[in-house]
Amino acid sequence: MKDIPAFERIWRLVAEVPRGRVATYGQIARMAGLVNGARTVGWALRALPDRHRVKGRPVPWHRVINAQGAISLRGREGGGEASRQAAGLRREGVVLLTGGRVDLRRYRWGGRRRPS
DNA sequence: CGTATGACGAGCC
DNA sequence: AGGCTCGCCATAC
Repeated sequence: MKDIPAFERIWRLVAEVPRGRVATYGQIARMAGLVNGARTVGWALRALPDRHRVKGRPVPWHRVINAQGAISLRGREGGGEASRQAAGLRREGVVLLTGGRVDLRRYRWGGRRRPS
């Protein structure tokens, strides 16, 4: 996939995550062609412009969570970023379990959904 | 060009 | 279940 920089590939993929669904860092990384680049995905989202859009297209960063189904934002209250992410998800109908975690079996975007 | 950094992840204990 | 360690990778300096 091209000579397109990793960050842009990542942003494009995130932009495709449908409303009401979520994806994990590792998932996006693999889709972007990075075998173990979960951290790189976090780095890319961290580098998003304030408007959170690329080429005029909105990048729903709040739909990206970690493999535990939890909001990662390294910690802290994070200037409210963490709570904004939770709010954004709830607004889309995603049910947040205790600890603000999401049931990946239910909301994970794309492919392999674990057969129950 | 080497070193440090992180919105992660999988293993272990 | 919860916490620590170590590995991975594109970037920034």
